[in-house]
Amino acid sequence: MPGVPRSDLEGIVLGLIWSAGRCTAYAVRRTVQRSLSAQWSGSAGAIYPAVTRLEKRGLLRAQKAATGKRPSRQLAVTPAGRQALRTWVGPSLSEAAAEIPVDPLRTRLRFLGVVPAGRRSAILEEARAVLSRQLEAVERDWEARRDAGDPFSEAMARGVLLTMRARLQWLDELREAQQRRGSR
Amino acid sequence: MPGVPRSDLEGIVLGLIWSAGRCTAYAVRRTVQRSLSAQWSGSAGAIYPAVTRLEKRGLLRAQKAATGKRPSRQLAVTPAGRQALRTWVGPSLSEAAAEIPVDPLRTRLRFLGVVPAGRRSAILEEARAVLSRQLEAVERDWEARRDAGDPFSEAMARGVLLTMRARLQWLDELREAQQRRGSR
DNA sequence: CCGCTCATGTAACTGGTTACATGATTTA
DNA sequence: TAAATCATGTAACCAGTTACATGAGCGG
Repeated sequence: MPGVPRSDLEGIVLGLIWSAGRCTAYAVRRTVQRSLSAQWSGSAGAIYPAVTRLEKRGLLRAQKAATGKRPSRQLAVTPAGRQALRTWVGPSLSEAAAEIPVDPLRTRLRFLGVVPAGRRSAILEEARAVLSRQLEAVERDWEARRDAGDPFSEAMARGVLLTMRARLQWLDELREAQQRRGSR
Repeated sequence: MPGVPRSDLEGIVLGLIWSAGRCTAYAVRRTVQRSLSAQWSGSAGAIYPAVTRLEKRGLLRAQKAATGKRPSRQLAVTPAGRQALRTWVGPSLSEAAAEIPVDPLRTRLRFLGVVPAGRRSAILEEARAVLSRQLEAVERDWEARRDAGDPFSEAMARGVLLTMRARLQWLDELREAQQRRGSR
């Protein structure tokens, strides 16, 4: 009954508009699209319906602010929306902390046994290379956000960095174990 | 055109049946339900349709093996299914490695700024406590799998463990930064 | 004037979710 | 015999996906 984001995307949309003060749905879309994390495509078919839902529940309010001839719907978070955002990040945070985040890499490696033993090392090797390249991008992203000022945005990027490092370390362990097994 | 799992859940179903040799859809469901990772509910409404799809595409085959009076559909992976599984874990693994895994905790903390400054420390504190408790369960799970023998199952549990440790470390960093900010 | 970006949407589809339903078998 | 578990499914719903459509404004 109380207005609460019903999906993480809704929470993100609400959060991004809150931290921008106000902006268009298109701006939200761009941010989601540009974020390194590939979870959400940031497609129009996801963002606009989400905005509509949030408006209908009174968590967002739009004001037509025509810049010149062109109409634009500037979105802002209502007081109820701010409250909803607070209960989304606050109380549900512990639940989120207990969850084991999904990792498609881990999911696939669970069944590496189906691949002929001779090819496993090469596969792990390539995954490691790709991951370590991505890690560099993540590092740069973190540094950029650190310099940008927003401590929570920086914190998020830092979290991504630590996660990616842990994954890389894990892949290294696996590669080593695989090589040991191969040489026996 | 080639038979490939169309979602990670399909891949998991195929993989679990492959590693079991053969089993019922119900057994798959139980395994998914019992897994620590809460990504998929393992609901009947997800598993049975997935099995049906995989059967239709020739990746799974069922043989009625009635035990006593009760009919049971024993599922097995076909050669095409094994091939599909291989291309799912193999070539797509590098793509998966580049992805930044989603983390609902990280997603929420991105907007911690909306919470009154005075409450942030307490929230982080509680999340840390919950996470560290979960970490113990993950540790036990890893040890159990290590003793069980399947090296890939162990590897997956190990990946979970490293990820959770990284998250805990991250939360500790955040708590420290938050306290520094609070005491200034 | 052509193409790019800004900006807002809709439509068809899909793969999940919860909840419900049913019946056999096992266990307390 | 009552309750739990095994086992298989269906139905309604929902929040994403891709792809399509439209139009204004702007830089080359």
